[in-house]
Amino acid sequence: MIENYLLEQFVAFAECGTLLKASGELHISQPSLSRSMKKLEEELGVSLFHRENSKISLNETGMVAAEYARRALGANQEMIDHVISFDRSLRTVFIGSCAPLPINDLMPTLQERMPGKTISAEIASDIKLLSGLRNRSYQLAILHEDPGDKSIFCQRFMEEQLYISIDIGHALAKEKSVSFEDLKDLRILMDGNVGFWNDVCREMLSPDNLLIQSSFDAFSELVQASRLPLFNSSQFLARGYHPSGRVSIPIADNEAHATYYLSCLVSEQKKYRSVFNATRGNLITGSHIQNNIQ
Amino acid sequence: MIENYLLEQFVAFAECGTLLKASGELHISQPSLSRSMKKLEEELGVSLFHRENSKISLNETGMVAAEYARRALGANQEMIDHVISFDRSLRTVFIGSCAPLPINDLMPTLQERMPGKTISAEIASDIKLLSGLRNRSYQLAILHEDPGDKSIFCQRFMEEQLYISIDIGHALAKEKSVSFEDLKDLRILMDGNVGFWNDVCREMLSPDNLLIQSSFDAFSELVQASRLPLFNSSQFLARGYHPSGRVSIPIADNEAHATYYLSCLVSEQKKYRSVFNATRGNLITGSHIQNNIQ
DNA sequence: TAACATTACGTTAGCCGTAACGATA
DNA sequence: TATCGTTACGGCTAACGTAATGTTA
Repeated sequence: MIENYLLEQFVAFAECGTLLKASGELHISQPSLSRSMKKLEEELGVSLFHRENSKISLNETGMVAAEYARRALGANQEMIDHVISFDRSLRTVFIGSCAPLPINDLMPTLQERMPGKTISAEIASDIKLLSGLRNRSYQLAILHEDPGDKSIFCQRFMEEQLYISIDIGHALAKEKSVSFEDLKDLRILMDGNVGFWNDVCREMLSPDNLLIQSSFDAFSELVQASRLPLFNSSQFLARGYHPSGRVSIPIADNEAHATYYLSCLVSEQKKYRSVFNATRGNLITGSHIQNNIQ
Repeated sequence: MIENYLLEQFVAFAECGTLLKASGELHISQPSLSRSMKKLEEELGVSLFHRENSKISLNETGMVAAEYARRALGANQEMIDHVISFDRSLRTVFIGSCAPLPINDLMPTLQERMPGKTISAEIASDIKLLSGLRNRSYQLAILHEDPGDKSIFCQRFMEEQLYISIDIGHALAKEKSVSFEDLKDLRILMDGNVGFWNDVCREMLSPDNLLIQSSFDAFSELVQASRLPLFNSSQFLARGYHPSGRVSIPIADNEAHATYYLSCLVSEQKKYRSVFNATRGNLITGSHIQNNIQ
C-alpha cells in the first residue's frame, strides 16, 4: 500500500518537470519532495527517475507509474465525491416542478412534514421531471399532467388559471374573458422563469408578442414603469397581486388553465404520505377572483 | 485526498464487522482503529457508522463508502503491480520455445549478448508462442516452422533429428534407419517435457506405445534400470549421450526432423540483432552421428 | 464476566523545513 | 552566479499502544 500523499507529489512532479517547480505547486520544500520521491522508489522497489547531477526526470517506468498514479488518485477523489454526494442525497428531498408557483405553495408543507431534511427545488422541463423521478434525482415532482405511468404516483393538488392584466383604458379591458387569439396584436410582459407557462405562451402566440424578462426584478420594474399588459394568474390574484392601473381578465383557452399534480415513484409513496395527505385537503382552485382595480 | 491507511482500516472493519476483530486483522490496537474511523468520518465530513453503546456498524453511507474505498485501494494495488511488472519486463528478455533443447543451446549466447538482462525461458505450444510474440509477453521465440507472418522475423538456427535408442539385441537394432510404422509394437520411454516432440510422437504413434515420464529424473532412472527403447535426438547424440546397451537409429519420417527458427517481432529485430548474428554462424545440423555403443 | 467501543495520556515514528553542500550552465 | 537536486540536522505533528472507563448480553 502506497500512501496518496506520495502519489500526489509524484504526479505533481510528473506535470511540472522539476522538483523545484513541483514543490512550489505543492507548497512544500524541495528537500521534502526529493525525499518523498526517493521513498516512493524505495517502496515500489523500482527506479522511477533518470538522475544526473542536479537534473532529474522520469524514466520509462516513471512515466508508466505516473499514469497509474493519476488513476489511483482519481479513484480516491471519486470516492470522496460520491460518498459526500450520496450522504447529501440522504438528507435532501429533491423536488422538480414545471412551474414556480406550486413550489412556493408546497415548500412550507415540505419543511413541516419532512423534518431534518433539506428541501432542494428547481424548475425543469416535463421530460427532465419524468426522467428525474425515474432515476431518483428527484424524489418529488410537480407536473401539469398525469403521465399515466404505473410506476409514478400522481395526486392533483392545485389549479392555476392564466390571466392577462391589461390597461384600464384598453379596448379589451371591458371583456369578461379573452382568448389568445384576442392578444395577437399586443406586446405583453412576461417573467421568463415561470416554467411551462413560457412554453405555452410561446406556442399560442408569436415571439413578437412576448417581452420575456430573464429576471423577476426587471419584470416588476417594467410593470411599474409602463402600462404594458402582462401575464398574471389566479394564484397571484388570490394572493392580492393586482398590478396598478390594469384590469385582470382570464384567458379562456384550455391551454391557459393548469392542473398541478404532485408525484413520486409508487415505490417511495409511503415515505411521502404525510406530504400527500397534507396537500390533499388544501386544494386551491383560485377561481372566482375579483378584480381589485387600484 | 484521503490516505490509504484509513481506507485499508475502513475496509477491514467493513469486512470484519467489529473494531476488535478488524484491529486484530490489521495488527493494530482497537483504540487506534476507533480513532482512525472517527478521522475518516471527519475528513469526509460525513457520518459512516451507526453507533450505540459498545456497538458500531456501517450506516447506508458507510456501505457505499466501503465499496468506493475498495475500488480506490484496488487502483492503488493495480498501480503497484503494473509498475513492478513493467520495470521487471524492461530488465528481462522473455523467450518461449517449442522444445527445450534449442533453449539450452541459445542460453549462453543470450547471457553474453544481452548484458544486464535476466533471461526467462519457458516451453510453450506453438499457438501460445505466436500470440506471446504478438502481445509482447515473449520478446523471442523458438519455433519449428516459419509462421509466414510479415510482422514476425524468423531465422533458421538449428536442426534436430529424432532417433530411437534400442536394445542391441532387438531385431531393429541392425537397421540403418527406421520409420514410426516400424515402432508400432514397441513401448518406448519418453521424457514428457520435450515440447512439440511429445505432440509429434503422440500423433505418429498410439498412446500405448509411449511411456511418458513427467520428470527427467524418472526418465533417466528408467533408462538405466531397463532395456526399454527410448527417444533420442541428433543433438543429444552429438553431445555424447549414448544410453547403455542400446543402438541409436534415426527415424526416417519427415515428422522426425525439426528445423528451429529463432524469431522476434520485426519491429524489435534490431534490439536482438547481436543475438541473431551470433546464432547465424553457429548452425548445427547434427547429422552424421556415429553410433558409440557402450 | 466477557466482548466491545471510547477516552485519556505518554511515546515515538516519520514528515517537514532550514541550512549547507554539490553540480551544471 | 543562478538554478536545481541531495544530504544533514533538529523540530513537531500525528499515529500508535497501554491503561482506564463505560455499556451490553
